Amino acid sequence: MLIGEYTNTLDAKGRVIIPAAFRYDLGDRFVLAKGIEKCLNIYPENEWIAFVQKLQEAMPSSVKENRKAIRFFSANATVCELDKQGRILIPSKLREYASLDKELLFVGGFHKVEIWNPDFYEDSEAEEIGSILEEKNIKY
Amino acid sequence: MLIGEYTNTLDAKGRVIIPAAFRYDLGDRFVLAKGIEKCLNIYPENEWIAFVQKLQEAMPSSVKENRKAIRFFSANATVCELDKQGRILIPSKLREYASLDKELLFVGGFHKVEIWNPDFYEDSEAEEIGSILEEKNIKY
DNA sequence: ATTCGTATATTCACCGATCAGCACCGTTTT
DNA sequence: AAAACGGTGCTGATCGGTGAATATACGAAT
Repeated sequence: MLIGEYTNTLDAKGRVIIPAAFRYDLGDRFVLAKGIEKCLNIYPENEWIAFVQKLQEAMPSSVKENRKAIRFFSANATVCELDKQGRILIPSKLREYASLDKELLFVGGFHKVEIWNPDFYEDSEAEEIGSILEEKNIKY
Repeated sequence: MLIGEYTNTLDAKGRVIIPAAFRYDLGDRFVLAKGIEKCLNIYPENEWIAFVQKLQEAMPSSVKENRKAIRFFSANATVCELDKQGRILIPSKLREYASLDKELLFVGGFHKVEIWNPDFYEDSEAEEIGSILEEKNIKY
């Protein structure tokens, strides 16, 4: 399960070390894609395939809107492989999209990992979360 | 069942001994997460998985607010394993969150354990509890 | 009270993850 | 050909995490 937060740094060539804690669950081949928020997502290969599957079922490409949505994911995703030092290269387009600079924040998301520029990270206060749980009556 | 209060101390590297009384119920692998109050929670693995399950059912990640809520839990949790001396390492981010210093207060919570800085521990007077029981008509 | 055993505390040494810098390609540009 | 560029690989230094050994505190039993 992909959980926790870690910060690593981009080197001059746009590479970054994948936090050791995530490597086991990510494997050494995975997919890097644009996130809906101003961040990138890393999907383990099987999670990615499942996602694409659902996407296509839910959004028949006969509809123009759907074609645009599908394109958002298909056009902006890359297969990544860890190099021998446990790093990946983040393509410059994706770096720009998430405004990645030097410090990168890796955020576990159970089945995927998000990569943020710490300055733009959208986190929440515990208080706010508390009232959501109360509202939905979820025990914690 | 996880009950009782114990105080143990953090060492220089941010590790702490899990009170012996809790080890049987926690097992040697469990999850450490942010609490809604200014404390941390320890969940036995099965409790955590059940919680995550419920969370995802109740909060579809298609909704932005839900994504933020889910992130709160996935980003701020860690899997802990007891080392051979019965200790865990508390990541620095979590230490900061609960303002943990040297003395840690472990509080049993039936199916989970809370970790507090004793200075911030929010306990209650018996009198106060009495009126809550009365209000809800809970026999004692 | 003394002894024994377990739980907790402290310290030191080691290992692994991360980081920065640079050398080494091919390819493209001047 | 030389220079510039994007990508890959290697190294040594640093820092935090991990393991081991030992010391101390505390409660139970005699």
